[in-house]
Amino acid sequence: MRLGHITLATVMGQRLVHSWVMARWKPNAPERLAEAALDLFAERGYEATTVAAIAQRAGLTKSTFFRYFADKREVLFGGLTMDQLLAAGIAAAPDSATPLEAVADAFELLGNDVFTPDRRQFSRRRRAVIAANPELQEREALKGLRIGAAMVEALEQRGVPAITARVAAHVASLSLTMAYTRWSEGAEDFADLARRSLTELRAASASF
Amino acid sequence: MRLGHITLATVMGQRLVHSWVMARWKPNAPERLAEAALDLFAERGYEATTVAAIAQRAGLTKSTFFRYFADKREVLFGGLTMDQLLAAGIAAAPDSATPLEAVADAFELLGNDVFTPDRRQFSRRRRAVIAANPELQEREALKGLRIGAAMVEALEQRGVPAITARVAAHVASLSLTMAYTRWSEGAEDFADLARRSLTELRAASASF
DNA sequence: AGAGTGATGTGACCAAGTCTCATCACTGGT
DNA sequence: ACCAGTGATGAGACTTGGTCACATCACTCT
Repeated sequence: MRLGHITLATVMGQRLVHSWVMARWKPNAPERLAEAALDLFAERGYEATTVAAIAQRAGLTKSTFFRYFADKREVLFGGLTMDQLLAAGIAAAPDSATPLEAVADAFELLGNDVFTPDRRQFSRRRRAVIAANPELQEREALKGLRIGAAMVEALEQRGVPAITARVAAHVASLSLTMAYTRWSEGAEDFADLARRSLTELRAASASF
Repeated sequence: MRLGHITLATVMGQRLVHSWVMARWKPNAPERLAEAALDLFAERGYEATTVAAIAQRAGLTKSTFFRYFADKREVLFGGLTMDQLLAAGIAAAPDSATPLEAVADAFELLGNDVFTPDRRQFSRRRRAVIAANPELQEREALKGLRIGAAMVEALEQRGVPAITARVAAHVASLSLTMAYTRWSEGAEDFADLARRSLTELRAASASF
């Protein structure tokens, strides 16, 4: 994003004047698109919302939308890169940590970088929209699989046997889902919720 | 499918004559579409294959395709209704069965009704096509979630506590995936593979 | 014989997604 | 001051997935 000094910028046919900092275009196009999309999805539903309408509300066009998002669904999934964060967190855990302890360490990172309090409201609305639409559930399901696969790989690189890694990653995925649900719907800290759900599941997996 | 006696049938512009049994249309339209689709997906790739091309190879039209399948992807997922089979199997397990034992019983049903030897070749090709395309992976991921949800519900109706049910269902899903992979790629009996993967995972879940 | 019936075909239509090219405010060097 | 980039955006044509209303036509039933 280019910035200049006290200039004029023609944006979407309107002239904008800023006192101190000038932007050639309105900033944060992807963010604006995501918010416009969430608004419209919540108002009219996902199917009844066209990409053109989203772009228009964000003061942009269909072209620009698809420049930032691979498809219409991705506008609700764009920012997140939990795969890498989790992989990094698992890799950084002390050698003495068990698989689930390593996962717990990684979840701390998520609490700091992803599930921050300012995103809770957005996440809550996003969840409601996704819950109402199978197309979006598909995208979320696939993201979940990718996250699980990333955890499996990270655990294997710690020397965890393949099967143990897969079971642990599956349990961790479930734990993540539970913690995320509770986090977005309540007011608690994500890291706390993640710890709690992990211990709950560890206990439950003893009673097969 | 209507049948008559020794008549003529005009099908796709060609006249077909059968000696004993007459069909007004070529039979098994959905099956023919699914096979045509798998052929073309394998040849040219999923994206490069249009629905019109699939329909044409099956001797039908786009309209008919969408009459049988909700969308292009579904042509590879149409037949399976594992949800209900698994739910029924879990419900039918003896009261004394542990969650994973009930799941094991349900897997027997799958071996008899779904993963039969005659479908192995189709499944192998299907898996290869899905592995090559994210859109299809999304659909499969969602089906997996639905199957897991069905197992959770069935387990809860047996009186299994909610959290135990969720963990057990997740482990069962992983087991199902593993067994399915091995079944489609090898030559073994599905029920055997399912039993084996379940015991493997039970053992692995002790070493968190 | 004539009125269904049911699987299929036809064609128009909308929206998702791709692609190529144009625009235009700003930048940086000469 | 000028002029050739540069980069985010727009314009518009095009393909394809998916929907819908309606036509067709061989066969069935009364």
